[in-house]
Amino acid sequence: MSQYVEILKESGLKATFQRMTILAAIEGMGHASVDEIYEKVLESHPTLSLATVYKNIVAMVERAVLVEVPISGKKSKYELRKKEHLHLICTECGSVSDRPLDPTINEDTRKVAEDSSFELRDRQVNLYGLCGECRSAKAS
Amino acid sequence: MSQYVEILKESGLKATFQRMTILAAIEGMGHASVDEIYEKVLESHPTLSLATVYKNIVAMVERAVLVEVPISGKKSKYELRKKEHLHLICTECGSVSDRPLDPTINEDTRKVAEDSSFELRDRQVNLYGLCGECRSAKAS
DNA sequence: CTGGGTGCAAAGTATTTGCATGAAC
DNA sequence: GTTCATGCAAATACTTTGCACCCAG
Repeated sequence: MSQYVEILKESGLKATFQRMTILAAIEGMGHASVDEIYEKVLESHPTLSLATVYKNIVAMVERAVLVEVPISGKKSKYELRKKEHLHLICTECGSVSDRPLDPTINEDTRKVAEDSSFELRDRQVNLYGLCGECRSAKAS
Repeated sequence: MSQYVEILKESGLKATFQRMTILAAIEGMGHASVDEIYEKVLESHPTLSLATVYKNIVAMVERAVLVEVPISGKKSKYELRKKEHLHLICTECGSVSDRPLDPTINEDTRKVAEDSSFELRDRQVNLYGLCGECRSAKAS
């Protein structure tokens, strides 16, 4: 929990109990939508309001404590900022999981951007399909 | 315009004037949000309702006539289904443009998916940054 | 203390739905 | 003619905002 205090202060945000609860919820789930975060957070802090969740997600995305992961056909999820990775997104159950991003992708995309005089700031690589569990479930 | 008739029929949708107007609007803009589509469509068909735009986007995404491009921090845009490509997304002006996707990315991601028993159905590679125009505008 | 943060309730947007009418096939 | 689509208005869902009170620094 205390690791969050640093992250927040470095980002110019006060380390409130609410924010730490939100960060813990997201870290616990890996990736979560506003609703999922809200539900989770209520378990340990039943008076935390939905408005506070929204305000803090906005504030923390602004300061790059959190990263938005927009998902085709679903609501965006949020994750803690971490080193570059790609997402495996299950279109069946909605689960998202991280995998390392091959460095050649960075090089390729860097070139593409350069050739287009595009100033590259960030990459999102998302793979959609069926996760192992949902595949097994379908097969049976 | 008549190309759309085929696309729609093959997808099991009636070829209404509204749908063709919507498809023409999207193709004209390349990528567009619901609002942008609605505005564009009103120019040539002022009685077309927003509800119809919504219903048709849902129907056409379901049948893969359209593809949703969810964008971090903004509303999703929609594009016609076309061969694989990546997106350069300008965080300043919101423009989206397509670039070819290096085949090595396909190979890399195929492997990642395979190693995770993930049944890969689709890829989205999005690069965020500043487009050439916005860079120039900032420099001046 | 003081400024930013929280919680509530209300407002503002965005999206979906039901249903009567109308158009495609 | 049937079936599916449209347009309207109403309902719902989602997100933001204003403001009085509160807490971290």
